[in-house]
Amino acid sequence: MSAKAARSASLPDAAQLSLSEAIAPQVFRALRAAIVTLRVQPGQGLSETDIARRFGVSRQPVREAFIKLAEAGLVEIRPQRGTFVVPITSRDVLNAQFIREAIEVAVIGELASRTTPALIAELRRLINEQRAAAAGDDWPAFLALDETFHRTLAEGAGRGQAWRTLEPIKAQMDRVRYLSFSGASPLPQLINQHAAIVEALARHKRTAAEAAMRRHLREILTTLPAIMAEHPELFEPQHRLPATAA
Amino acid sequence: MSAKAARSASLPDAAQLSLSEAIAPQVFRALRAAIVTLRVQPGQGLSETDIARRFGVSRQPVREAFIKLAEAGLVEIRPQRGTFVVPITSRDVLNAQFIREAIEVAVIGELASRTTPALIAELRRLINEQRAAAAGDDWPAFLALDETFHRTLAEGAGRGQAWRTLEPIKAQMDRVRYLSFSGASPLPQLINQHAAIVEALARHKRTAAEAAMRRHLREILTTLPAIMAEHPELFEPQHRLPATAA
DNA sequence: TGATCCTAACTTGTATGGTAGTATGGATCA
DNA sequence: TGATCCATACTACCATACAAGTTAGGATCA
Repeated sequence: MSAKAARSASLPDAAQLSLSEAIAPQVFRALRAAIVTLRVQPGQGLSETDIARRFGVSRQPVREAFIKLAEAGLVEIRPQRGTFVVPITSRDVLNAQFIREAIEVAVIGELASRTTPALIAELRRLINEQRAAAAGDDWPAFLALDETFHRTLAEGAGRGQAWRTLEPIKAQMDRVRYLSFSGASPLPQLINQHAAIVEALARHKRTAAEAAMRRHLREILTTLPAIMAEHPELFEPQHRLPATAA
Repeated sequence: MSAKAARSASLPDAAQLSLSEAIAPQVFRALRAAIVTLRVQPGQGLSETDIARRFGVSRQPVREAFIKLAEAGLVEIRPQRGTFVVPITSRDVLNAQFIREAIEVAVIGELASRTTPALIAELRRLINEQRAAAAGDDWPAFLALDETFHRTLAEGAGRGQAWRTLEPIKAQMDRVRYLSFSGASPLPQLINQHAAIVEALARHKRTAAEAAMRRHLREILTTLPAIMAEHPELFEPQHRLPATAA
């Protein structure tokens, strides 16, 4: 397979861009979404010129979007060679999971002693919406509600900024999460875990809340091997080369 | 004070750039170092044209460096207005401290059960070097050794990548740390805290190691008020405006 | 037939010109 | 004297052109 052939796969973009906002961040978000939802797959090449043509803009804003994607660890820019979507590696996923668990468990620990009835009500409302989404097998909606649930926890603890810091790290896990919903989706189990967290919070049981959050966030560790076996072409065979890790 | 006057303060750069590496990352590192060491102070404006002239390069790589600085939270790009070094805020420092504590405590927890004699020896060696630096009042050297100490802990736990993830977040604290050494430097205390961590690790006392690390990383919380009182001009008066937070 | 070299078509990186928007300072008018 | 308006000099942003490097493939020669 030539490099040319590896490039021009389906990038269903050419979306209309808003003129009131700068172009570069719009391109960045569009590409990030395309990568996270695996519309562009690991190993695929992204050419500045090509993307610029599709969006009808110049290379410069596309280039800036590439740089931000590289910082998020979603693409690798090889100078004078090309820019490529990085494969999913268990190493990166495990690292992201470790960081997320450390931060979110700390958030829950703080929140247990300062939670309010209003917050509990809000969280329970979100869980009900999640059940509705699960009943309709609308898992994109569930993903959005899951995001809101965790963000609400962080903001309730006064750590909204920590959640924002976490977002780029989460991107590494998001591709795997997306895959995990393609097969049999264990939505009810995840929702029950959410409920367990909220119940522990409602009773101000700090240790129990921390344990429930930890269990919840470690779910991906159990599903990861099966996903790797199911989609080996999306993962790096062993581990990424340390020399080219930039 | 006019905007023009606020800009052209001392930027002791114009350093020679390597030709074997891309320009943009070099400019980024130079500017980041200048900001973290407060050679360029909060509120100061950075002009693409001005910086490009000083380095003898074009505006484009400078612009890319600005974007990366903005992602690190060190500057704020206001479209069509200018790029400004953001003031230090207790909010950002506290957020960075929270995240760092969550991650490093988790790292120490893992390390306590898997530490090796070789690692303990390495850590003790680093502490001895730190004592030597403290004896000579060489606190820039101490800062480098401190960095190495924490990174060694993370790598010992097999979480080197988590440490790299942490680095951009740490930048927010680094300016405060730099200030804390300008006055009376409590180097011996910090070194004793390092020693306490290593001793707990050597005895595989997980809870004690976690507590020692927590105590160590919370040091900045106690020194922060004094530093804010000493350098009020470097801090945002109350809190940053939420509207302009991009 | 086979290996080698060279050319051409890519890639990212840098430089420069031009545009739209903002802020500042002076001129104008009350 | 004072406030308002406008021209000018900035700013970041985008488009385009050029440069340096890499890769692939075909032509050439043994």
